[in-house]
Amino acid sequence: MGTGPLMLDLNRIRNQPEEVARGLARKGVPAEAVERLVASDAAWRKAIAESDRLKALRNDLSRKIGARKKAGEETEAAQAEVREIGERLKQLEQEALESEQLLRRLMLETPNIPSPSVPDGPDESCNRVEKVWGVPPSFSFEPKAHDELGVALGILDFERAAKMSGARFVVYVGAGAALERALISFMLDLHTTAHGYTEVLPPYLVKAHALEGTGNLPKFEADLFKVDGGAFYLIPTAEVPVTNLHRDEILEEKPLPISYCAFTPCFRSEAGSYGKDTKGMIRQHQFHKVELVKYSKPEDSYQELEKLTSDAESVLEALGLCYRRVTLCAGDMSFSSAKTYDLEVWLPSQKRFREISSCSNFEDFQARRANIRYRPEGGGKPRFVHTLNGSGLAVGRTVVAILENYQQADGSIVIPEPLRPYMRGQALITAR
RNA sequence: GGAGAGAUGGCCGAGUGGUCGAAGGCGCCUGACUCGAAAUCAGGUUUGCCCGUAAGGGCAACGGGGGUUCGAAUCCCUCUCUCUCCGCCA
Repeated sequence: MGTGPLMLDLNRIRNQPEEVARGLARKGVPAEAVERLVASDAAWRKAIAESDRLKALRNDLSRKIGARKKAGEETEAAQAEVREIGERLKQLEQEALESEQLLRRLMLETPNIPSPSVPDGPDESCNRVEKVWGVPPSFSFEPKAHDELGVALGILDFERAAKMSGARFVVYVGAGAALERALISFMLDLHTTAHGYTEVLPPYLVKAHALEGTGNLPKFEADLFKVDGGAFYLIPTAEVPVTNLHRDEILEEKPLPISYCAFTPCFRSEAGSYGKDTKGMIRQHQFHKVELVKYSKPEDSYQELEKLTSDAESVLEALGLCYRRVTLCAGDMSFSSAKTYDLEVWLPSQKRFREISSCSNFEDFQARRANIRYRPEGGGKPRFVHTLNGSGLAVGRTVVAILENYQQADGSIVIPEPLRPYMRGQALITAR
């Protein structure tokens, strides 16, 4: 077990346990859990203090033995004494280690505290709609679902995907594959040029500690695909490698905020989602995403969340897709998040909005877990950065939205103007 | 997959059992000198944790873990990572 910084700010838990408990209660954490944290912290501090004291004694005696040996004096008695101290120390260190491990385990399983600006509530029914952009398209016919359209056009093939990989996979064919690729390039170009993000292309396989840094482990192992007996995990999102890019680093203040965008495939086992979205491309084991990640100074992070969210929104706007922005309530937020905006795109076949992007401020939660700090200009102690990320956007779901929103009576699909340069000028997808 | 080499502070690089958290150099910061700068000189320059209102005190860290010892950067075991060569491969 490392001696590095822990997840939530321990000092905050020590000094304001009631306030922490109130915040965590909003995420459904029982008060007893916070009490356990406080108790195990006290036990750990007691053990560490006693063992440090004994170590100081041992160091002192050993030093004296060295000096006496040099002087040619007898040291047997002193050596025996230190041996004895060593024995006692072994026990004490064991105690200290055990209480630290307990504390660490509790801390790793404790979620982030919601920001005060986040509404109360246990589930999505309490999410707050912030705005709606655009209007749902009107059709003179009954709009079809994306999978029906895609199969009819010959650009999506679920049956053949199942032959090799089973359920929750798809094969893109022809214009379908080209559309996916066009969207990736379009999004990356938009974010790198108009919004100032630096493109990175990270590994898709990561070690467990990287997932611990972002908060996916230890609690959500079942959502992940394990490779090579657990030596690696397939990334569930680019958030994992890109947030861990600066793990264990002390950054300069000047370049903050640092903004990255990354295109990667994402792999999710979707355990526990049996029966949900079984048709179509909404929920797949493998999908593509362009992710936005920021490292920010603490005092700027909420302003950066607004920017990041509107950067993601600008993709939807450029594509002319009607969407709304929703603030997730405390109980509906992810484990690591302090505040999350979901962007939901209109899907005509379902006659409702569906998530296409999730933009979060993690404050210093991930930074503590991954040990990412910056040094304030002009010196001073390193401080934890705030990390943020958001989808900009989930590519597969964007294809879904385009197919459904741009469908014509004959089943063809109009390609949104900004994508055409990325598809050799093609403006319409028709049956092959 | 086979054979070998290595991992020390922001960087380079010493150190093979006893005030070594670690020489020296570079870089950086402060002061002196200067009209200013350069050069030069002097001083400073890791991080985490515990105790303390503070001043301050203590513990830990030389890739990770374990062992030997009164005492480990130094000896032993093990894991990870990096590099070189061979094979294979996009």
